[in-house]
Amino acid sequence: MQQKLNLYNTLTRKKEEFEPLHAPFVGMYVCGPTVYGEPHLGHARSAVTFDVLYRYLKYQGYKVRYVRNITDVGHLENDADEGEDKIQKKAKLEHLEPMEVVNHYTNIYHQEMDKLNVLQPDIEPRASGHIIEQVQMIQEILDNGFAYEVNGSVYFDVQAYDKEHKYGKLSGRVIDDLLNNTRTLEGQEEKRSPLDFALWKKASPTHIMRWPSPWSDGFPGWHLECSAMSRKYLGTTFDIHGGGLDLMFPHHECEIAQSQASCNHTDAAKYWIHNNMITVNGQKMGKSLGNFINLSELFSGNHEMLEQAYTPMTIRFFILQAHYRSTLDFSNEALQAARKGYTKLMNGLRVLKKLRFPEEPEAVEPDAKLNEELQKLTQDCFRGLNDDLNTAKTIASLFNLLKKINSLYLGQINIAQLSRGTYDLVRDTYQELVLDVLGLKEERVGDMEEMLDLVLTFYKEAKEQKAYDKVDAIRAELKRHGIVIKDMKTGIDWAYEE
RNA sequence: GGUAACGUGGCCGAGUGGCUAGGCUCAGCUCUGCAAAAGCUGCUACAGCGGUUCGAAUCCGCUCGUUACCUCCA
Repeated sequence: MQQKLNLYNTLTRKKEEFEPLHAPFVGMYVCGPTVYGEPHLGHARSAVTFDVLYRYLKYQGYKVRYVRNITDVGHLENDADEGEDKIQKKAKLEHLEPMEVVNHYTNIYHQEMDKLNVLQPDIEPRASGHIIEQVQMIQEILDNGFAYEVNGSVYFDVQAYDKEHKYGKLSGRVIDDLLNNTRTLEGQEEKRSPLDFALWKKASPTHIMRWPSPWSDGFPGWHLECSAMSRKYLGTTFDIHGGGLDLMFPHHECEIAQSQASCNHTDAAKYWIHNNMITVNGQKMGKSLGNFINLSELFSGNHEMLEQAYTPMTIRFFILQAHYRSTLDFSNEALQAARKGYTKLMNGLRVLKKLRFPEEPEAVEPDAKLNEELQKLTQDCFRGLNDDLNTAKTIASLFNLLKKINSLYLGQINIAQLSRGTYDLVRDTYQELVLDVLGLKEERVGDMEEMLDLVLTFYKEAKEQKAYDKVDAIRAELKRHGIVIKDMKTGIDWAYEE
């Protein structure tokens, strides 16, 4: 195999070689959605990014346990006393049971992820199903002296924690700076310090989602669920923790603190990976700005910012064409370019299916230089992935490989000049990286391929008879369905229109 | 205010101290009944100003500009 996988670790601010704690097993936890609204382009980016990481780790032979949670409780609008649970708020708004809201949006999330060809995680725990674990963890933190109870609510004592361990190591925050710059929010009297965050909140009489605990009938704080669930399924220390860059502080910082405060395990995860945001006109796409585009709107084209509909694979390709740690700017132009690029890659897949290495070796000298060049191109593809999952680089390398594949197909390069080994390497690399690792798939004809081949035989006949009216008619009709005919020296074939 | 990041050709987007990123767009050529597809060629950039260096878009400093986090957010 090529060089090893390197990942940028937010914790150390460096690219590090990936070395699992207990190879061949890999534990990976990624923060999933809070299911109180429709998934948007931002959710897609996070999901696709970690989907590729998951796929690539499996491709390399690791036995991965991928855990991605569903936040269905305890995610407050703010930390104030009357802070309202997002789910509950939405439920009130729509006159539904909170669990109806949760189920509704969870289902949509799953459907959209399927469309994007995002593999399901191995475990998808819900916060509401892990109250016992969370209560237990709070008790541990209390016992260790890093939390305090006030009126039935329990808060994490950041300053007490900071004395023994360092708070802010992930995000690079310094506690004094935080104290000087914290905005004053309403209803924070209970907390000893504005930096403290809720582990358990006592429910107000009108609060629907509530569970019993030693302190009060209430509900857990948002940061706690990830700590409790990752620990339950992956252990106190695991390999990879992922999520959006916007979760780095305070969410992930708090997770690290909770983990340390409860079971004295440093950092919770060895590698902390963060994907960057999607922007619109250079501005972050987010709820608060109201400039987000839902996936369903993207797929239907039903949004004022959209000039047309875009297919799920176009979106996936669009995301993959940028490195996950840079911001990615949304625009119709960029998506249309992505559409064409994606189609080109898919056509390459089809070409490979039809290419055959000659069984009877021809009397042609193998071209050592050509063989070497092709082998280097395949290595480039992996080099990109190994370099902090640089899918943009990998895709560029795949396009380079594709040029050669097309030349082989058109007979511009004689296939007999390749060794069998090189040929297999080229074919396998292209197919496996596109389909298995990048997770792209054909979206259009599917099982209509045989039909199309039949049409092509008619086309060929008409052409031989020089019945150009018929030829043009067939071409026009196929074009209506997004299929173009390729007349090549070596034969006739079809391809997706780009 | 604090802390980070970024500023690449018409657009999107990689990148390493010296060796072609790639995609899209545009123009031309080859092929072709005409096309298309594919291949080839061209348009050749690194915010500005200094510095380090034989050599910097790539390292350092300053300036300008943009963004993110510091409150919920993927």
